[in-house]
Amino acid sequence: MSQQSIHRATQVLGLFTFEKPSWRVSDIAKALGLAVGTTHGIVSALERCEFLAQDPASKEYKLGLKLLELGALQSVTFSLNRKAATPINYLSRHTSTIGRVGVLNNDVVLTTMSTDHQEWHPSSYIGPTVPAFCTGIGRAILAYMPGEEVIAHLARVKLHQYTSKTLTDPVRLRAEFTATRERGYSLVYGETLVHLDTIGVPVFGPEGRVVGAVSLSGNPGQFASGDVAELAPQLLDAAMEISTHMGYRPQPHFL
Amino acid sequence: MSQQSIHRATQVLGLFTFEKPSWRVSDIAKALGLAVGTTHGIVSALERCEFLAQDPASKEYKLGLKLLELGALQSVTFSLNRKAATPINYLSRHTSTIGRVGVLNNDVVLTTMSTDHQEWHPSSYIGPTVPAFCTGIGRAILAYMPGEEVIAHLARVKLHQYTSKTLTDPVRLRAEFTATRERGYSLVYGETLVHLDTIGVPVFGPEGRVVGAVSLSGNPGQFASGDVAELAPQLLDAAMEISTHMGYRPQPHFL
DNA sequence: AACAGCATTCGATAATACCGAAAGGAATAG
DNA sequence: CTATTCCTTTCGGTATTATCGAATGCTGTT
Repeated sequence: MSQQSIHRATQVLGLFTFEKPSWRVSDIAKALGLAVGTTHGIVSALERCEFLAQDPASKEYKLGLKLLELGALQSVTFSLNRKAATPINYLSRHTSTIGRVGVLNNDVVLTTMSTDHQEWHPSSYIGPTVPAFCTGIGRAILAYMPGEEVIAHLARVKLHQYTSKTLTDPVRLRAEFTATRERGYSLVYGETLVHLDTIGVPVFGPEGRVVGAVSLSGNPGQFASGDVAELAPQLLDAAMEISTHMGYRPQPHFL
Repeated sequence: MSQQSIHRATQVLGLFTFEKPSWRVSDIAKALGLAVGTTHGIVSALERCEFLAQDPASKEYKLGLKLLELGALQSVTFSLNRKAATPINYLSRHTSTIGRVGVLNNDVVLTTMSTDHQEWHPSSYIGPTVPAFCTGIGRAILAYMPGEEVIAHLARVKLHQYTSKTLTDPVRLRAEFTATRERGYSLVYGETLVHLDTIGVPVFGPEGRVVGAVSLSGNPGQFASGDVAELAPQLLDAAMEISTHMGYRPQPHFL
């Protein structure tokens, strides 16, 4: 069709992960099934544009500074973040919890904003993407997605047992989605990390489609049932405000 | 030469700024002097790879989620950040100041890490890039760069008067670089933002070249002369530790 | 209802990226 | 110290691929 060069370039960039942040030309070529000469052309083009940077000593390539620049720009101009920043920051500070904003992208939750800058730090890095089925944001989104899409999603992803509390049975998960809809918010008690509890509320856009979710997280002590009764309404309010700004118009009830 | 497709793709991405985060195909074509058909090919390839996202209603393109992912990954695997994270976080908390890590890239300072998550928020966004000549990190780097490179840099950039205190005279700036070398750290009192004071210390790599800098910022009350006398040695210590981890080996004095 | 402006599609052409081989370097083994 | 190996980088011919310009289709406006 069109533009395979660009597609290959993005494939190269997609190889870089937290576990393997440095790649040699020949390994990239092997991973993508391309000739080394071809790969070298792509890689050096990406280097000239600062999408990759080469360590002069080891000849290995790492992600370049231009990506940092573009990533920060995308985050800051992302409409969901722009709408959610003020209310979620306020709630997070006011309630001493960690506030997050995220979307479901390629079957994983991509955290697009977080009030916890710790989480971006190298030491405890798990990546900006987390599974959907066992996180506050993911559950909130899945609970309000069309049923067939949810089933397809659950079939595609691996329901890994992260902690002893993690729900991995599709049937029980769907029951939990129903419960989430009845409550209006998701509840995840130590299913991702043992000492982390989260509540999540979906954000809607035009035509009532879920476009993302917001969440508050903290240690188990902060999420006793009484605390949740206080937190949830505030987060629901915030999410409604964000949804409205995202173009959501609640259906009139008389229809 | 090679790979103009990729180069054009990055040119497209480079058009997106905080001031203009949304582009139409025809405007991109105009800005880059390409045919609209050609531009559409590039843009839709970038969209397929999630480097761009199209608003279905307005048909305008914005930066895509993949860039957020890659940007976060680059930040977290960036070796300077990895080495600086622990000491700068500690210092920042311990002294109630804002800690930053940055490099000089294309004549501007790119902030690669910051303990102030406020600054990434839409409301007060000035971009991850800031001028070098009037910021703590920038001054620290410039002061330790080879003289001819500094002169070339100062000739290329516009020395804008951000506040009434901003030094814009190249001669006085070079005197300040000398003073910075004598002190070992840069001092910037309200030259970028009136109510922000900063001290910056360079980070060295192999062969003694400056590879970046770290800084501490706060409001003017926190940076009285006595306070600086306490802060500076700690930041100098931290920077030396980071430099060592970056491969810097101090020259033996007996040579 | 006609128009204007834009995104998108399409086909022919010419340029460009691809491949495979070879050269150049660096590190390790003999 | 030399030989070997592995990897990066360069090079040229070929075929694929991106490009351009025009045509089509869509949307919102006059």
